[in-house]
Amino acid sequence: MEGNLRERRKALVRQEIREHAMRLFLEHGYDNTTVADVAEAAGVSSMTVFRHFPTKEDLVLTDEFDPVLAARIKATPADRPLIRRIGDTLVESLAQASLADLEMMLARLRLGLATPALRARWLDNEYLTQTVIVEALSDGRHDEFRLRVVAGSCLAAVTTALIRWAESGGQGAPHELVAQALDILQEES
Amino acid sequence: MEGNLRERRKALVRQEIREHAMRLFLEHGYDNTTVADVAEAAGVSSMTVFRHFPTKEDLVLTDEFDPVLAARIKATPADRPLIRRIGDTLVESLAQASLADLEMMLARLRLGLATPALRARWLDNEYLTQTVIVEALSDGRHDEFRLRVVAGSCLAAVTTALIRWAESGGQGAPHELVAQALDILQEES
DNA sequence: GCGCTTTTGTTAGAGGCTAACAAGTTGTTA
DNA sequence: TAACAACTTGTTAGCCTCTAACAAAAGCGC
Repeated sequence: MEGNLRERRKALVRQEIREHAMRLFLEHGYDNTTVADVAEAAGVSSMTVFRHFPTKEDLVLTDEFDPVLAARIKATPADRPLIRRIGDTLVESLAQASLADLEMMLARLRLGLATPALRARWLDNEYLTQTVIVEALSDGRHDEFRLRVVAGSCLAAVTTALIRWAESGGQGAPHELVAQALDILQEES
Repeated sequence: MEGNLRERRKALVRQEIREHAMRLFLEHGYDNTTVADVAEAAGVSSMTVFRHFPTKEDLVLTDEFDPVLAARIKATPADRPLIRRIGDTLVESLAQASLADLEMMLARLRLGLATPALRARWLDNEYLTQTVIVEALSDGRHDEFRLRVVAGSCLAAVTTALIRWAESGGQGAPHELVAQALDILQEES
């Protein structure tokens, strides 16, 4: 509710566009829905859609969770094992997520699993998340290469769990599956 | 050298197109080179390029290593730890790779690191490789979820090592970096 | 040589995305 | 309140990736 009228209107338009986009994508499929369709449904022009979301994929995948995740990881005790600092934070964040957040995540996963273009962008976002995690853990105590390897592996395990969660209908608590995946990673290696 | 004249010519055209594509991409950048440019350099029409390579990204990323990798993993002793069956196979394959193969891999990595679209597709290919590895290891002895987690984590570690290799100029033997990443994965968890 | 298949070129077009300009709206200052 | 600046939007034109449909050319088996 903060900001001037201009900013509030902008945020509102943005939200409106994304909601119509997600609805249309889920109803008719991502590839069968054009940006022009989304624009028309949201009552704006195609250009306006692209001004708010640089690419069509961003209509589905944009989120602002990375900074939050980075802060939480940074706040963990520095003497704990890396895999725990990363893994536990992810599990806890998932456990605390609201129902609306989980539904959004499930919708994204469903779309991502159904359309290769989205899946690729999803994985690329994960790559960027890896970088964010590495930066959050960089304190001179650990080699950067080590940080990258651990962060990448953890994220891979988490993603595998989330995909499994989505494939089995999104029932149950995803953070339990994620915790299970991280356990496997630890005991296996 | 086998096959009809038709098949040989087809393979030749395909190779010609890809070589010109890689050359132009490395010279002028991926985004600054259109498929029409590649077609003209190779002496064919744009349509022909798309018939040989479904997307522009495939000009860079297409390879046929997955089946080979799957066969090699399948041939490893079934009583070894999963992480070893996967990791050692990857390290050995890299160690045996020809200089030409390594150069091609380095060129791909360079382009992939420079252009987001390629990086996304690269990561998506990795996801497919994960599936291939899981299938190769499926023998009823292991839970499929476990296989996915381990395969995904190993590939993440390997990719991290290859990126590091490319970022540091492609000097030295990549398989040593990969082995190092896998060691980190094991000792860390 | 003669059908048959495969490969190629051409054309037309859809759809994602960008640049440039004009028009309308909001914020600010006199 | 009037005027000027900053921002957002729509419109238009166009580039580029990629697909479909049809016709022409080249290799294949008889």
